[in-house]
Amino acid sequence: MAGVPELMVLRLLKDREMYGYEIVQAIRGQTREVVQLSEGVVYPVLHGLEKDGALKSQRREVGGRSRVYYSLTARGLRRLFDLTDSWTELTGAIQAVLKGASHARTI
Amino acid sequence: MAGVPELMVLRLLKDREMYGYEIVQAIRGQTREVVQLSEGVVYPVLHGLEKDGALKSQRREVGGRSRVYYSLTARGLRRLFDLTDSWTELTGAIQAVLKGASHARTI
DNA sequence: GAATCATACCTAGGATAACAAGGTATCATA
DNA sequence: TATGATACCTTGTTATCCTAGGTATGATTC
Repeated sequence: MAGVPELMVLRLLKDREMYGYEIVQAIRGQTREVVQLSEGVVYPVLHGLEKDGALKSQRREVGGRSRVYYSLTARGLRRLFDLTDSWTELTGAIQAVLKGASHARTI
Repeated sequence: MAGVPELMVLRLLKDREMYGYEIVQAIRGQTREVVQLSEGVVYPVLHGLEKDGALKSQRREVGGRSRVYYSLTARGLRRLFDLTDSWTELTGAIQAVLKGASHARTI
């Protein structure tokens, strides 16, 4: 039932490379504050994904700021697809229960 | 991000009273095996909800089997509404990110 | 020029939900 | 008679997530 932070991070990085702090703000903004993943959640996720070869990072200096930019690897893209599928299947299944038992068996 | 088992249990009990083992099977069936909550998950949830006054239980003998039937209280119904709202809001927010950044700010 | 806020990185530690794995007992079936 | 299905339960572990803290720079405000 877990893995949502990882899924969101991967999805954001699919469009363009981003740095950690930026990702935290983007999630806040795009969900209208509904999802507020702290840095304490996002950074470990980024480190874990990079360790697994799903991301690659590059430190860059921008306006006197040191940023670590992350981008998706092929493996990361694959992982994004897998997680998205799982998520869709899971929420669909839960939704079926929430709507009511009538849709139970089409067999 | 947690509380899905609780939500599903409450939703099933909204329609009719059920016993624990039955709930485990119902979740398996209605989600077509996608969600397979074990008894080790469902029973503690039932006990917790009853302790909080969201459920009331009644032990009954049926065909030589001892079953504990649970039904929703007013408080449990309230809790179901709240959890459903949270779940809808959360999945909607995540979906917005998964679909892409274009829907970010309508302001 | 001092203090505060925003930016930008990081980690250690704790809470807790979810699960696996076990245990008991009865009834039906093979 | 042995296995599987029914029906209840708890203990202990794990993984995830979050809180809370720490550092440092630049911008803004007072």
